[in-house]
Amino acid sequence: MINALGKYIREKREALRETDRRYTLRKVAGHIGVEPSYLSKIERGETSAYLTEEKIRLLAEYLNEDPDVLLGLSGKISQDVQEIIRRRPQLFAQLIRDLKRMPDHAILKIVREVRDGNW
Amino acid sequence: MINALGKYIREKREALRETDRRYTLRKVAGHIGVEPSYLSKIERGETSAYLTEEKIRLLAEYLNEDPDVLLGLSGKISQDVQEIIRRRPQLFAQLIRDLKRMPDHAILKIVREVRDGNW
DNA sequence: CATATTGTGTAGTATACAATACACAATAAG
DNA sequence: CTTATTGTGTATTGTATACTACACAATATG
Repeated sequence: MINALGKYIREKREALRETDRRYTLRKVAGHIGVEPSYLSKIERGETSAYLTEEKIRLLAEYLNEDPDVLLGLSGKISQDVQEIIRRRPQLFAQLIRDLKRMPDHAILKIVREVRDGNW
Repeated sequence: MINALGKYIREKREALRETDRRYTLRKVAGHIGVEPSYLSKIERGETSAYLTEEKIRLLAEYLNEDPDVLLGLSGKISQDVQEIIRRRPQLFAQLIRDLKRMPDHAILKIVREVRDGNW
């Protein structure tokens, strides 16, 4: 499985560090509850280094990033979203496959209409 | 992770067997490429017995079932669907969460409109 | 300059996942 | 009634995932 998370969070962390010296690898590691050596492996994209969803969420919070994006970068999908799909697999699989080639704005339009209660 | 697959496929296999004697556990196991003892464990819902997506697909074909349904029952989501979500995690996570409480017919309506190109 | 901090290298661990191999008792078929 | 077939029990295996522990060299700080 791909691991694009590392490069992304290293860049974000270094960017944050420009204005706030506290964003060291060790501080971040401590905050999400892993050994610094392990976070180092992740940031450098070592293929055998992964984080659990829980830790990716803590990381997202600390780096002010969207958890779904960070999960996506490490090849994962939020457990709650997975659960929704698993309850009605045919329906959701169908919908998602149909939306594969739709541009973002078309999907956002659906989101808005669903929220407005047009269904 | 839950494993409701076992009960479901045992019932389906036994139903098929009523009219076709070839639907034995051993035959099905041979068809999908696992040891009979392993399929036995799965059908009886032993928590530590799982099948890969590839084998669940072969099983679905052989039992004339929807692969997405069988994947769902074993707590999985089709790889191709996962890939679609991972490419635009924010967008899809948002949409799926918003659709959580929508009735089937409302989601089907969206599917139909997407297919009709109303976007 | 001494020392504190930082990132990284190496080695090792626990658990989940995805199976195999083979023996065996119960049932079915010839 | 013998033989074949069926489902299951037990033991074991390999790989992926998700980490820890600790040493160490380079860099930064007082």
